[in-house]
This record gives sequence, C-alpha cells and structure tokens, in this order.
Amino acid sequence: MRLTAKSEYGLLAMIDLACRVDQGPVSAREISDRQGIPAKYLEQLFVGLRKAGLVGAVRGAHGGFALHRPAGEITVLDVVEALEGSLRPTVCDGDRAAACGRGDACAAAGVWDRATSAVRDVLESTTLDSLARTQEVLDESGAARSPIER
Amino acid sequence: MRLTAKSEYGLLAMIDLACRVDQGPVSAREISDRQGIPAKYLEQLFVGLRKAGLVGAVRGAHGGFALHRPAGEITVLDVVEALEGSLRPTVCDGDRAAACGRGDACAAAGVWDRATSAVRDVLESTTLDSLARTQEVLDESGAARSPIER
DNA sequence: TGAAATCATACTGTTTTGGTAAGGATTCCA
DNA sequence: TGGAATCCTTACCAAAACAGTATGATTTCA
Repeated sequence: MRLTAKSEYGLLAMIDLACRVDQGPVSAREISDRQGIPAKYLEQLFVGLRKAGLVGAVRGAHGGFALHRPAGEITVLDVVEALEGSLRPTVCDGDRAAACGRGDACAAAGVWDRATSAVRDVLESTTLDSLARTQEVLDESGAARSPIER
Repeated sequence: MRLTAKSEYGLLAMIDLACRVDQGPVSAREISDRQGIPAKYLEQLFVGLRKAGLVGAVRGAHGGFALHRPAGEITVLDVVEALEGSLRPTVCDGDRAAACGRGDACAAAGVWDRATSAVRDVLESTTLDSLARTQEVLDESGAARSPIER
C-alpha cells in the first residue's frame, strides 16, 4: 500500500477538471500551471487516467482532458488505483505469505488487511464532486488573501 | 505513509516474543529461524525496537530480547512507528503543501489526512497480546497439517 | 502549413529498500 | 581463563522505485 506523488498530483488534476466540467476540454499545460505540477510528468499521469477510463482526451489544438463520468461517480480510490495499481497490502501479500510459510494461519496478515480496508473505505467514499465543491468554498473564502501568491 | 518489509518482519518478531513472554530472553537467531527473517536484517530491526523502548536486550550467551512492556500495552502502531518513523501522509505533507501554494485551503489534503487516520486507528487498536492469542489459536488448529513444512 | 496539443517511449539522477559483511563489546559457562 | 554465544555498530552494496526530463510522433484546428 503506497501513496506517492502520483496520487497527490493526479487527485489535484482531477479536482481541477471537476471544477471545470462545463468548460470543454482543459489542457494538461493549463492544469500544470495552475496546480504547480511538472508539465511532462502530468502528461504521463493523464495517460494512466485515460486508460482507466476516468478522463477523455481531445487531441490537437484546443484539445485537452475532461472527466469521462460524472464527478459524483468518480471516487478518490478510482484515481489512486488508476495511477498506482490496485491498493493491496504491500506487506504480507501473496508472495510473502507463501515465503513465511503460514498461508492463512498468520495473525499479522489480518492487521495489514484491516489497515488496507480502512484506507479503501475512506478513498472509496469520497467523490470528486464533493472535493470540487469543498475546494470551491475554500477558494472563495480565501480569495481575499490571494492563496496562490502566498 | 508507507508499510514495508520492516513492519512485516518487525511485527512477526514481536508476536513471536509475545507468545514467549514467560521464557526469558529469546535470541534473534531463534526468531529469525522460526519466522523466516534474514538474521542480520532482524538484528537491525531490533535496534529500532529497543531504542523505542519496546523490547529489552540481554547480551552475552543465553541472551536475547524480551518485551519491555506487557503485550497488552504494545500496539501495532508502536511497532510500525518504531521501525518506519511517524506514520504521516506521504503525500501533501508539510513541504509539499507549501509547494502547492495552498496551505490549509486544499480539499485534497483532507482526504490524505482521513486515510492516514483510518490506518492509525486500526494499528493503534490492535495489541500484541490479542495477536499473540490469535496466532496461538491458528497454530493449534493447523498443527496437524504441519504449517511450517508446507 | 504551422501551431497546439495529446500520445508513447526511453532515459536519468536520486533515494529507498532489503539486505550482507566485518568486526567489536559483553556475558555466560566449562 | 578462554571460548562461545549473543547483542551492538558501522559500513557497504545491488536492485528497485521515484520523480522527473527528453525526444519525437501523431492528431487537430485555424
């Protein structure tokens, strides 16, 4: 179970898209400027997001990316698994469980499973829609203090 | 937030100790044989566990390690943090939050915080004592099938 | 045609991971 | 007293992961 910069950047980008669903495709360049994500790195992430069916791409001039499903039907877990692969325990998974010789008879494995499930529950119960609206509220209330500058 | 082989090995070793609290110190070598953990690597892990005050060491012949507190008062979170450092979100932590320019006004940060808290809750609510008893039950019921051999 | 944009692949420098190696310090036992 | 067992410390190392860069092909619009 790992959460890296891919997830962080990817979620920021997806929230950015969710805040602009009514604007047609948004270019990776625009998002990378706005969110402070390295441009070429973000392009790579969008490849994964597209292959997972979370975003649609429009090539050519004035192209860009847009959510491929309603924001309320895309969870953070969808984004994370599109970018990092299936969210399983990194410890005591299939290979290692065999290595330690216990198979199912390992008390420790249960803890790792429960921890992973707990994370899944959180990520699965949070949609892009709710995050986008939260973000909009935050942007409004902080607009006077120019949050991008600081 | 990362869970690596250190946590896996460390927890196995601590459960092993918890199953043998009444036997005086248990040598690292013995645990490494029983749990299938590389001997010298396990020694390194015990350094961290000892510095965290979770185990006491007895040097010299017939020495070894023993739990330094009752097994019911040591949580899996204690073990993990002793070995991997404080369990914080690896995404959007202090440094990155500053980098993305949002500070507190970031909807994504809340998700990572909640995910981390969920893991902490699971690990913090599980004690070595309960794991040791679970393991003993598993060992008994599987003893006829010789779980170590397979 | 030329600019804008995605798509695909390969490369790279750094850090982390998962060990191994070698020896030193301490303690027990014969 | 001299091993032998055991923890302690430090250093080293190969492989993988991470975060990003580079390059170029392809597609689309004006």
